[in-house]
Amino acid sequence: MSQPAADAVDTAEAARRTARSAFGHDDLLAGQADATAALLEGHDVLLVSPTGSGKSLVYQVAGLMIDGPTIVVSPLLALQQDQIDHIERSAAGVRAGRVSSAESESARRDVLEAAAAGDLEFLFLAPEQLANPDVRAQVAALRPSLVAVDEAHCVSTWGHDFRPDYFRLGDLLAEVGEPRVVAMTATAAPPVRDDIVTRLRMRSPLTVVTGFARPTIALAVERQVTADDQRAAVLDAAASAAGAGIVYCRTRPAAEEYAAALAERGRRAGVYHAGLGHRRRAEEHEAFMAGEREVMVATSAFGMGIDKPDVRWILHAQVPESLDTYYQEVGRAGRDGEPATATLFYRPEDLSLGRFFSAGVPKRADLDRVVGAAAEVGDEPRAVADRTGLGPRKVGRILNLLELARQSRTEPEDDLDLAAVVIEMAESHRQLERSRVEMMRQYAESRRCRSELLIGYFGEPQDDRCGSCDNCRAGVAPDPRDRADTSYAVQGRVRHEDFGDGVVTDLEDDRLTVLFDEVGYRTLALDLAEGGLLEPLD
DNA sequence: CGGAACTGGGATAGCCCAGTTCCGGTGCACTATT
Repeated sequence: MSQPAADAVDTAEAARRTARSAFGHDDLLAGQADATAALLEGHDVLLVSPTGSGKSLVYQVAGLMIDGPTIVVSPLLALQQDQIDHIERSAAGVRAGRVSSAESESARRDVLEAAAAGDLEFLFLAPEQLANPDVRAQVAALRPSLVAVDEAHCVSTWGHDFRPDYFRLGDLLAEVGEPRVVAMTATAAPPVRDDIVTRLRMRSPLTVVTGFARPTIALAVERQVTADDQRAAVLDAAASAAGAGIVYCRTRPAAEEYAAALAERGRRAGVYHAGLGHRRRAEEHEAFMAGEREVMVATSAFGMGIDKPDVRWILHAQVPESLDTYYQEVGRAGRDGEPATATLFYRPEDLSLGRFFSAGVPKRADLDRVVGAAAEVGDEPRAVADRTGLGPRKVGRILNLLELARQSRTEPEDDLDLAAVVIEMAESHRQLERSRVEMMRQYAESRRCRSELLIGYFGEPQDDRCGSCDNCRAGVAPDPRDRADTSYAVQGRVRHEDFGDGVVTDLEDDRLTVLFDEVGYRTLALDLAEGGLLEPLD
């Protein structure tokens, strides 16, 4: 930072005063203070910090201190409402509102008018609202000075095909006047962080990362051979575990089936997945929060915004598609700081579901149709979908890939084969996704300290074992301090003759894992790497 | 990619096995009915 240290101290102190006077918080934690001060000094900030650590306070304090309204981009309508209620409850005289499809036309107008009159400090929106040109123009007219992107990992994980407007968020924010950006997430491995910074076009970005370690959660993996045994083991564990818990399943039918089987065994089990109506989901959620249900059997739909402090155990009936997802789901246990357990029932065959869900590479014929239609009607996704007759999701995804391909092209007139570039990029993306599945496999099959491995995946090397995971308790986890010296360092750049450049993400006795820019995570034998296959760059 | 459910052929009464087909996660917004 170019500011003298004294100024930075003053800035942090001013932020503390605002936290106290406006929000009644006695103090800001170190990460909160650093992030807030950096924003006030003109940086864009990526804040990676666990749920419950008060990430929201950062944008709230900075938003109040920087003149002009603050836009908050948040993925779920329920999450938006919680935050709005929280702000209006905790900060007297500070108004927050939102624009979404859940409001009537007149309510939307009221909110935008209040914002235009300067009466509203925080305006909440989903990216899909910003994608609407009318809304975007009205938001731009407010001249927002700060935008907070909540659950920012969605920019990376949802942007490619599921919610295409997340992918365009950088463009959309540029069109509302390039406000300062604070992106917040509880989980982001280094490639996800890079993706967020790039996609949001953050300027002079500062990344603030605080504690990934969750020492009170005891991790364990139960290896399964047959699907029948797996089902029986999951049911036994979920039926006998004490306290509130969550069973994560990969499919909706599996969630329904486990919930029914647990109910038969006398457990008060709820079920939650996106196939249920909104009302039913809200009821199940509330019943679990209120303690009327001991067990929630759910797909990944049960996630963001779940902040029940006394969840004692998390059980994965099937392996998720990445350690990013796994960490996120596990992190819903033990928020009260009391001991909790997280057990993964692992059968290697289940990894195939992760490979299936990783987005496919678009067909050449579909690509050509989209390129042709976009040339005629422009690149608004809906217009192109109408023109081509292809589904809006597929079209959105292809348009996103085309945009990425244009950005990556070195020579502007090189129009020759954008489609080929798209296919190449989609393949590279798929490789990254599949390599993430492989990292999940490595975690599940490892004899190392689970916690050391998991935390290391997020770029935070640990020099000791947790002592509480299954491998530590069984005495099979090696001491990370006993590792032989090598010419590689975790986080060091390396070059491989086939895979290209990358960053070392993990070192073991006889092998190392590298995140390659082009092909994702790869694990290599250390002796081969040192034999000349892998060249350290710095 | 793998599992479940279905189809079809072969050999011969109700059945087995091999091959085929289909299905699978996350939510915004919008629209057309109740």
